[in-house]
Amino acid sequence: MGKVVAMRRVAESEVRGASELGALERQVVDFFVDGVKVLGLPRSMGEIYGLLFISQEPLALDDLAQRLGISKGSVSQGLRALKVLGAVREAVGADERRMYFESAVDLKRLVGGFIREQIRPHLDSGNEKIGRLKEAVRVEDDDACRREFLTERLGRVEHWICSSRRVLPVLQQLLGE
Amino acid sequence: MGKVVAMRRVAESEVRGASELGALERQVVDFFVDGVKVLGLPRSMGEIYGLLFISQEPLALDDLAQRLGISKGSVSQGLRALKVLGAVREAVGADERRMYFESAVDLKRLVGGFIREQIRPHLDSGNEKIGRLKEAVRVEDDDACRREFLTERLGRVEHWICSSRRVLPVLQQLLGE
DNA sequence: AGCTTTGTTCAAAAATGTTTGAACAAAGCG
DNA sequence: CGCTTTGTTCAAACATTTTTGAACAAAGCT
Repeated sequence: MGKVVAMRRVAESEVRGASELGALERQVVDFFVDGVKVLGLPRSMGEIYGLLFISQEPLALDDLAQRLGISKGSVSQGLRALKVLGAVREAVGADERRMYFESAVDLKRLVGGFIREQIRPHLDSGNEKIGRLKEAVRVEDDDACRREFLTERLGRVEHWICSSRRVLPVLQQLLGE
Repeated sequence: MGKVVAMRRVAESEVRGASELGALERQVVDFFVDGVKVLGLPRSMGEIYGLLFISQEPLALDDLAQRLGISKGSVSQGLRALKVLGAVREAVGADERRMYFESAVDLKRLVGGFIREQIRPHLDSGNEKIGRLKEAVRVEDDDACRREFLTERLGRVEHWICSSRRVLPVLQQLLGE
């Protein structure tokens, strides 16, 4: 009975080339799709990472596009972004002349990449903006009371950013176990 | 000279009612717009929170819509979401029969609300999904090697989620100073 | 050299998420 | 009661982001 299902799968594979994902694989991929959505990253990145995550062998760009049923363009862009994040790295695979990829599965490293690429830049640019605003408030010829209030508020935000920055390394450390 | 500018502002106010934002206020509001975008929340929530953040007095729904130049509908929805997050709370204001709002400015509280409303639910539902997937893998009549591999991977994700959950309270604590 | 395979780019199409505004309910007032 | 003010809802309009696919460059093969 399970045999029939298995045979049907093989038949599909023969017809369609490298074939689509099985039900279980699709569920795992969807899990990662949801995961990256929470992080504000596009769906395709979740699909790509997810499929690499449950592959025992590294996969090439065309494998990913074909098995996920998405375009080569999406895979190319998604892989690039995942490499920048340190979530995916190149690997050696069966065919000598293609590039193969595998997922990074160490949480500490994944978090580190996300902090470095997505969080820190925002904190930095935010800090600069607040600095400029504080200066603008200092110069402003408004009434002193208002100026005092704004200075307090901006100082508070500055402090938020400062705290956040200090927390990031600790966060990474704690998530690494 | 500054006087002329001030007079012009007053004139605008008289014509348009509660008037638009000044340059400085607009910049602060935009700062928060960027901030909430990073958190995956809609622009209008950043605008509303930002304006309340730099208001010395609580504001009512119509004040917010008018000064930000957005619709009452957006403000209504944005305020609700911000209340759920604990980023905004009701306050007493000039007019007895309107509802007034003020921003919560304590980082620990803000982070707590975000964790409770946005992060924890995702971790919980993720954990459930992984649980179901582990069971599906256990039952699967695939080859043992594949099953072993998948079990290892899913266990790893389960561990990620577990670590994340443990870290959240610490994170909130550290950000509260 | 031509032909094939691999991967990238980017403008346009599709998908997704947000905002609007008109219709509505509720409550205060004269 | 009828009139006004305040706030909510939600389908449609709008804006933004993501994906597609065709054109392209580079490199391997015969």
